[in-house]
Amino acid sequence: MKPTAGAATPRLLRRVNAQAVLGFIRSTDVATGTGLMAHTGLTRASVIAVCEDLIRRGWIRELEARDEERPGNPRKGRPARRFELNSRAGFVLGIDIGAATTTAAVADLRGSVLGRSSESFRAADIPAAERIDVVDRVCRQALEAAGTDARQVLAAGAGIAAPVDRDGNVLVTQHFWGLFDVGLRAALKELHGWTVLLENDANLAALGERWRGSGAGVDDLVVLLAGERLGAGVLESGRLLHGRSGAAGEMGYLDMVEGVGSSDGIASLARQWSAAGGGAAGGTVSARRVFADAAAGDPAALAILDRISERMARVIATVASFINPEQVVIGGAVAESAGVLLPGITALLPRFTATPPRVTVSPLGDAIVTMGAIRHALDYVEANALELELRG
Amino acid sequence: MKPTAGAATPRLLRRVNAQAVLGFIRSTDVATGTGLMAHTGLTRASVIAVCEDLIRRGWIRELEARDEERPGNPRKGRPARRFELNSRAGFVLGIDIGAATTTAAVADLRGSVLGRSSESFRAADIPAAERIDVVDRVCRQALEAAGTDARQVLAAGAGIAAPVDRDGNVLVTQHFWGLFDVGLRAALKELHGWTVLLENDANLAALGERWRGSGAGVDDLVVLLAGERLGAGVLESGRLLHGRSGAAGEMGYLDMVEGVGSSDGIASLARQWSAAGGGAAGGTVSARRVFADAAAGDPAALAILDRISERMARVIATVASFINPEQVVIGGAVAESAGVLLPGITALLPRFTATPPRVTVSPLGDAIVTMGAIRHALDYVEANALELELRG
DNA sequence: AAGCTAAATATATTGCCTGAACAATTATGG
DNA sequence: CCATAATTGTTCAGGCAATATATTTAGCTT
Repeated sequence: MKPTAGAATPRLLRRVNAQAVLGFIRSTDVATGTGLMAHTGLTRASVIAVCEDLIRRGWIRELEARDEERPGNPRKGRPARRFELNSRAGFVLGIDIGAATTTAAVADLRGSVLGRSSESFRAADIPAAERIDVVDRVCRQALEAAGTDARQVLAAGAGIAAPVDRDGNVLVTQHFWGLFDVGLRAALKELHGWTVLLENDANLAALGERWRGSGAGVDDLVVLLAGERLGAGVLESGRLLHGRSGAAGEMGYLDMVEGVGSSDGIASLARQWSAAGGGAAGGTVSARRVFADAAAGDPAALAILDRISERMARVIATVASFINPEQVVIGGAVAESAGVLLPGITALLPRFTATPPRVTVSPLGDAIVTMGAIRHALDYVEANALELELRG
Repeated sequence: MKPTAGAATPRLLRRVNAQAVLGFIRSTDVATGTGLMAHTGLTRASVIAVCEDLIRRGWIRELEARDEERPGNPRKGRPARRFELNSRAGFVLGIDIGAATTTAAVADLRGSVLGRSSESFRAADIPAAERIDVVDRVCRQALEAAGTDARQVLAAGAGIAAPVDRDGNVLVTQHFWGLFDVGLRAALKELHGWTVLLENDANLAALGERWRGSGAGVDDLVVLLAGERLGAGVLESGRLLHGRSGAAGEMGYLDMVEGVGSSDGIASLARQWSAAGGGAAGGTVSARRVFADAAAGDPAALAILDRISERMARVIATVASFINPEQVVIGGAVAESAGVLLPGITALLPRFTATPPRVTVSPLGDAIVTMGAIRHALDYVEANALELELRG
């Protein structure tokens, strides 16, 4: 019915093959023509042609110095040309826009984080324009710290604590973020020419966790991002779940669904446990106190931990019943202390679900969302590499 | 890391373009060269070349009789060649393997159902071999009713009431189906050369409902298949959710998760409501009586209906929180009577979730799984059309 | 019958991959 | 130290598939 994308012209072949070649080079430090032949199935002639293309476009680089070290097998024959990713051909931004603080991180095309910066908002209810100003400032600082500038940015991933649909839009009716998203993208586009990819923070956390967290390489992964609120980021078969309006994983109402009063739900417990809302610092102290008291044998503290464990187990079991992930990762402000709860949660799970997932705690700490935002931006850049223009 | 599929050779272009052309012809009754040009973006020359290719392979047919009727615009110019799908170039099977009964349906490439047959198992605990015999017999009968034969079958979709992973495998450890799946596929492959695509029945129901049910065209759709058990089939962004081991949507444990004793959960209520397990006939009678009594004002019956509505609403709300579908369809044995509950359920939903989906009842009745199985098989055939050999 | 128009065909050109022949460069073994 | 084997790089004809442009065809109009 719809006018299909575009006809498959001979150029498409080059695009596809170049993607394959570039993808392999990205994954392997240095690549030789022969290696590329083996992994892409292309002829040597084609591989070389593609590589020259990629060099011309700036995505890869040829290593001149045929290094003396040739470890392992002392190979005969003419030495191979060696290609590597030009990891500084461009950079991506990963932005975490929280309720109280915004953090930006800059990474190169390999994903190495080169600069970071953050700033707290003056108040919780500042207007959108001011919020955008802060985001812009934080990004510029991070870029400066990374030793690069706005013109080198190929894409920016940004996470907010609201439902974001597949196209990066926020339901205007739902949150005050609704006004924010369009403005943010427009502003950064106009100021710097950036493409901003907006996503839900828990979804980004899932991407980050699969990339460089405890869910490395797991394709069916759920991340519970517990902090000011409880949100889930869901990867199924390696793809993010959004649902109709981006609200997949939004379980703000779940306490009620679980038949528990809101004063007793996960969110409330977490809040009560890590002190009343707001900043992370104060909260951590309070959480630590509970854990310390529990360790000392305080019965009240132990009871709180038990209830938290059971609540967590129930939430995870519900996720397991609907999504059936291989692994569930607990991340966010709560993660730091959640390790102690793992044995209890794991032990409870089989009572609530037939398919208990592995449960772990995120090692990424505060960087979980920015990490995912970087990965999100890199995914975009990698998928569109041959359409993007490198400004060197 | 993995040896990538295959190099993109010029042939790929033809494959891609042929897919596009065939896809459009499939969707449009009769197509002209000009129409194909518009919708694929190809040149006329290419379109014609592709069409001749497809004719040679047997997938499409050229209409000779340039019919007198040329409605609407009495067009000038040379009359266009007209192509149509050769819908009888092959057939697909849709099989519903229930606990008590197996049903098979045969459809042509347009999805028109041409034959149907079903048979009940002698007993619930017959060995796998006998079960496979029944399936085979039912299929052959359906093919005969459709006026075709086993050699014309391009693929068979089959649904069972157990978790099936993305590759069509059943977890051996989990159900007695675990032994069944391999045997079934091997047997039908050997007997007839069929490719059998095994899937979870609720997943197939979702495909069927989106194809020809009340969820037509909805990409984020959940089907609750309520009968002997309660299972959910989830489509997100048009794709089936499986999870790690195919257990996505398996909420057998949900009554416990919901904090309700198993004697009071949805499954039990449904069972109690539609009489004790087993056949559909007896169950329906009992369900009807409850509804009749409720209509007559019987307070006990009304109370049951209220509890069912609330349970349903809670389940749907939980689905909504995690998956955020646009629509939830109630299907299976319960569907027939569920219409009365819809207003109540819909009214309750906003209390339990911030993103209440539209809720409807399936119009497909008993055919919901076979319909989905047909769609599943057609999806496979359409995706692999150019690799399949038509035996004419 | 002449003219118009949209569709089909014919021909030349281009992009991209393959395959085979040929050239280059190193390790190894006498 | 030189010949040989092994490995990689380079070049060029050949084929497939798409585009672009010009030419022909088939039906309708007047």
